[in-house]
Amino acid sequence: MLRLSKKADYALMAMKHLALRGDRGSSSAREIAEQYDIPIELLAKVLQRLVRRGLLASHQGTRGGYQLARMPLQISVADVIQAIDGPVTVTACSTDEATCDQFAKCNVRDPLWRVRERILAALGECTIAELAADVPAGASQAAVLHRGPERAALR
Amino acid sequence: MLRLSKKADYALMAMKHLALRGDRGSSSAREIAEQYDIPIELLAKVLQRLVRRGLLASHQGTRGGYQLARMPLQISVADVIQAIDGPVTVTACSTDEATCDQFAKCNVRDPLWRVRERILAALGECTIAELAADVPAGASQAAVLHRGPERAALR
DNA sequence: TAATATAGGACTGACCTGGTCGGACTTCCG
DNA sequence: CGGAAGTCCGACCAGGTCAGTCCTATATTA
Repeated sequence: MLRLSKKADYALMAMKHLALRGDRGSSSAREIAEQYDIPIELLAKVLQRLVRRGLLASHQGTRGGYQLARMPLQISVADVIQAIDGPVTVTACSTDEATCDQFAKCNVRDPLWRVRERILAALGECTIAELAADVPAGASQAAVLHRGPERAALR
Repeated sequence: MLRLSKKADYALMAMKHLALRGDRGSSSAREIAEQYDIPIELLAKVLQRLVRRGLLASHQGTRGGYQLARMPLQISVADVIQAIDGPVTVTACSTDEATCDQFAKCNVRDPLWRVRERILAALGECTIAELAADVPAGASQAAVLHRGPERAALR
């Protein structure tokens, strides 16, 4: 496996969407859900968790919605993934030691922990800004408006 | 999440154990299972799959057992993980396109695919030999025999 | 032939995931 | 000022996957 959950997927999509929205631009859960064919309530739950983790700011009421709490360049995909799926743990024993029966006799814990560090580094270096800079792959929306010149430097 | 399954854990433990066994040394499933407190039948199934994938060689009968099919330096943890858990797929749509409802409208597929490449690289660079070179962390077995001087370079 | 080992299928229970439903809050409009 | 619409929020349910078990067949050796 080593696959991230669908909620994390949705979270990344929403974060990118909000980043493309530009500074202080906000979108409602319904708007995002309809655009990407995501179940509304499920996306709402994802967004709620992102708010609780301080990655998004929410505004209730008729004209409410969500917006990024920080600059896109200040948010890594590792932040988003960990906010949704919890800490990145390659092995069961890397978080809390109690859940692994082989804790005492395990012989691969330390090396795998180093692997985890490298994965986490890879996830940490990729930011939401980098996601937003990527080409929308045939989308004909207003997203193009926010595609800055920094895209050339990333590829 | 982003956690690898327990079967993959067991597989890595067994691979390291066999690597410490030295050249052409073989161990039975029972021996490994008892040493690390792993359910015997479950470990057996894991080892069988490693055989089918060509990472281990098995020998049936009374004095049977398993041994590495290749040199420890020639086997990466990515090989082992993919043999057990299937291909490493960060997103649902990266393997077969049919399983993702948002395939057409997804806006983070390409960037995440790049992240997958980096994770796969991190997993591919770590070999079974590197696992075996690591200190057994307080184990008083014959493992010390195979601890080479290269350990200092790893930490 | 008996003992021991791998090979492999079918089955079960627990856990997690994706998805849904009703309630609480804020803003807008008459 | 008050109702109503719209949105966020927390608890709830169903399905699938995973870890683990059981049973049988096959192969090898003493």
